[in-house]
Amino acid sequence: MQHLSIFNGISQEELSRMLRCFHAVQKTFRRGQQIQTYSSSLKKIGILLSGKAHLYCVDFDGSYTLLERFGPDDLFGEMFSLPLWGLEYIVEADTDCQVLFVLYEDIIKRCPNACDHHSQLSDNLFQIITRKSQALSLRINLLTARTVRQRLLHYLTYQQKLKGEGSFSIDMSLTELAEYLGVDRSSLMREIRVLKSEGALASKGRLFSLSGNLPWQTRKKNGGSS
Amino acid sequence: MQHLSIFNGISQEELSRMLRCFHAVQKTFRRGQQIQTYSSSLKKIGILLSGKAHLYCVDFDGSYTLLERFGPDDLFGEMFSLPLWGLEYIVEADTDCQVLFVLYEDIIKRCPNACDHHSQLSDNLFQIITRKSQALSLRINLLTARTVRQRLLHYLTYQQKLKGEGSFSIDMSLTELAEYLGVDRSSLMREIRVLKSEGALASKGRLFSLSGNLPWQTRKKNGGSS
DNA sequence: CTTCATCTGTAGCATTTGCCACAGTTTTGT
DNA sequence: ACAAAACTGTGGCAAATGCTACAGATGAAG
Repeated sequence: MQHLSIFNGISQEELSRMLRCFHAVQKTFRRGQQIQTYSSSLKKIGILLSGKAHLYCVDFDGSYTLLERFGPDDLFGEMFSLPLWGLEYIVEADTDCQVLFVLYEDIIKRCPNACDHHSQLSDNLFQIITRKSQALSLRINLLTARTVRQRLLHYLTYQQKLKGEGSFSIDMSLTELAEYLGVDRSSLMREIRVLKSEGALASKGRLFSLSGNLPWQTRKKNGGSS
Repeated sequence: MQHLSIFNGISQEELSRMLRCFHAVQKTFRRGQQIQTYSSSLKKIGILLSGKAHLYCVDFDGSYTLLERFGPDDLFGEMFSLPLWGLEYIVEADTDCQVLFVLYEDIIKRCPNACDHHSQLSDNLFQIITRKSQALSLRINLLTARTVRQRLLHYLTYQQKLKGEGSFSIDMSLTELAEYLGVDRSSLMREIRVLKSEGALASKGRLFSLSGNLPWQTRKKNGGSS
């Protein structure tokens, strides 16, 4: 458990003492169970120890929107989503998973006991929320692109940079990717098909490989003669 | 200056001592000037004391995308955007503005001097980045809506909840709103026009007022008779 | 091995959207 | 007061997108 980034730099021994010190509660959830609904509890932070989960909200019209996906080391809680907004927020387990609950105050405030690693803990916490913020910015950058083509190309180029040269395979299923990019799945498939036909990329399933210069613009086909 | 949320709970006197302690630098910028480009400096945090600014990035294809807007009390720096990604990030002043620069380490780490308000400071910092994260989530929630109509209605409904009953006027110009919603400006105007013709809302300029039940769906006009 | 569920891939069509281009209005700056 | 810039508002048109439906592929569970 001490490998978690929020507990970085804190020994196992120290950790167990601290966990007791700030009333940490560990629970196990089954696939499909609701882990947390954002309504009552104020500053409760959930730390996903193992498994996968996701946060979605029930919209005005009853439809639900996927907001975030969580893997090991991820944090969630009303602090990280919006406090206002009359919607219902629900964290649900995608697989069986273990969750640790703590209160923000207990982490950030110094405790009466001699646990002097609290400052290390708040540093870790800050780093994590910072990374989350970066991830959100990244997605926004993708979503503000107007066309499916641009969003896809943005995403793939970024993955390319991450995974190094040559072909690479993406983490999510194409269905998930479509949702992540905020486009219809079939539209995404269509765009992939078109890009392939243009020779801009090669792909099979989740495996992609990009060619040199990518055709970001399709519209504006003003290249007509005369 | 002590009214800023990052300096909440810290007296003016204490503050000036701390500012010296962690090498804070205050600068003034003119409208249109570049405040910071994200490239070299690692953990530098900018605190906007007065004025307005915005963060944008230069994309692969040379186009620029607006990422965030900043007002008083807002923080910016490479920590809050993405570190990777070969793009250029630039913070630019919209109006004349004053900025305070500090280093993350100097805030989060305890200093040799007797400044014991550092924990208060890190708490404030955490609250701020948390609010920023919430704002990003909110925008993502808007951007994942598929149609212009849904995005606009989402946004307006949210504003309605914020500003209370009756008519309300939005903070940005319609041009800015279009960019915020990630849609073409004329498309936004068109949708407003259509919604007005449907009686779903009334508006003049930035002033809106919504009617009872809103028509989220346009497509799927299976309501035809016979 | 078989069954069931999820995912990948394709296609047609109506709708929506982006992209101009232009005119009137408001705001800003000098 | 005047000029310049930014903003609001409208229209047409081609292109992009979402929606629906279906079929094969893949993978998980019994």
